[in-house]
Amino acid sequence: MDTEEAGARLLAAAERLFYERGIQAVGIDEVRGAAGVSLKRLYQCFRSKEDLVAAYLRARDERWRAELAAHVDEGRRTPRGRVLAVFDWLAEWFAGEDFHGCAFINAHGEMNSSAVAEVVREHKDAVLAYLRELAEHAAPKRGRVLGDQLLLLVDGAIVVAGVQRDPDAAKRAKQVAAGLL
Amino acid sequence: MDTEEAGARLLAAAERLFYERGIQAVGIDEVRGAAGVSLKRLYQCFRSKEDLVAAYLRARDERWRAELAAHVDEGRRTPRGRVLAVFDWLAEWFAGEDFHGCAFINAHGEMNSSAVAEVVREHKDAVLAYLRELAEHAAPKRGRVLGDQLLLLVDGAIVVAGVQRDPDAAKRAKQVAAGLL
DNA sequence: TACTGTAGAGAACGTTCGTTCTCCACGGAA
DNA sequence: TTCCGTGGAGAACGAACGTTCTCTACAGTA
Repeated sequence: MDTEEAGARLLAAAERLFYERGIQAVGIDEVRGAAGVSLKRLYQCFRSKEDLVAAYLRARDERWRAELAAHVDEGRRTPRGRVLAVFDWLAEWFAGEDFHGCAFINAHGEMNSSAVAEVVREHKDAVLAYLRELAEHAAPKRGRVLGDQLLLLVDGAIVVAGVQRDPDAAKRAKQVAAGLL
Repeated sequence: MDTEEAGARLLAAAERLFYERGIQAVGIDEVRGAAGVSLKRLYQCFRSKEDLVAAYLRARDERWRAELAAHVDEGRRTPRGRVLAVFDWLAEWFAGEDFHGCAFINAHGEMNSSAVAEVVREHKDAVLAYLRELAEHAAPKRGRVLGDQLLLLVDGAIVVAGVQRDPDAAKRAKQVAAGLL
């Protein structure tokens, strides 16, 4: 196994373990074991655990937004329908067995690292940009403001679903979003 | 110093330190030191750190909701004005020097403890009940649903303000809430 | 075959931290 | 005064864990 594949396997293991059980709760040795990679290799791929966590979050950011975008792009939707599809996708996510809240908010609360906080902010910024883009098409004159409001609803729904174990939060957020449009 | 006062001082120190710097980042010995209480006493007041954290969150829950309610009760407001006052209070909170996001969401992400998760859920339930009550007076026919929607906005605003350092989130949430009313 | 560099396994190290234990001082009761 | 219980200070313990080090095996090369 070369360094590149080791890095990929480490990231895959980290993404699963960190999201499922939390970052502090998962030792670096467990990630190493799950990936089937030696400790030496791990430290060749990532300088430290903090590094691995930042990489994990960046990878998750990409996957998360890609999946969201894929769902929004499904079928033939109106601009308004594309905005609302965001909340349908959230509903599916919340209902899944493996939903454990927002990986980024969790990581932000868990780690005391400015590097991690930076990645978290980047993720939220990217989501905001995407929501503004969707909003721009649905309501050209107030796309920016609408996008900002949608982000509130998305984050609110994720938190409520995560903390209170209430998957219906997505449905309610969708109703509010529909009212905004 | 008797046990009761020691407990109060420990709670006060814990509330400040845990919220400011995070739970994991603050050792039990630092809380002890800040409170001016011996380690023996601390373990007489609280069986473990987890116990102390749960007590801290319960204390914060009461203070937080009391301050919110006090602000809502200020002056002579219409039922609608009382709902919107919630977001004014959030705006003040976000703008403060000592704002570090939602203590409960942070704790939820940080601790892997069902006891803590329970307290967090209780807090959110209490906030939800309060919002429903406010909504009930502003729009009797749909108080329950409106309360649920307000919670999304409140939590969304807290997260956005905390992660993206954007105190204006409260203003935007207020606009959405005004539209709902 | 002899040599060299790299990889894997895991022992070892150092630190942090929650929790418990020890020792000593002191205050009140007999 | 003597005894006893309680409290304070902090040493000690044990576990967890991130990181580094050591030792051995082996693949490639001359």
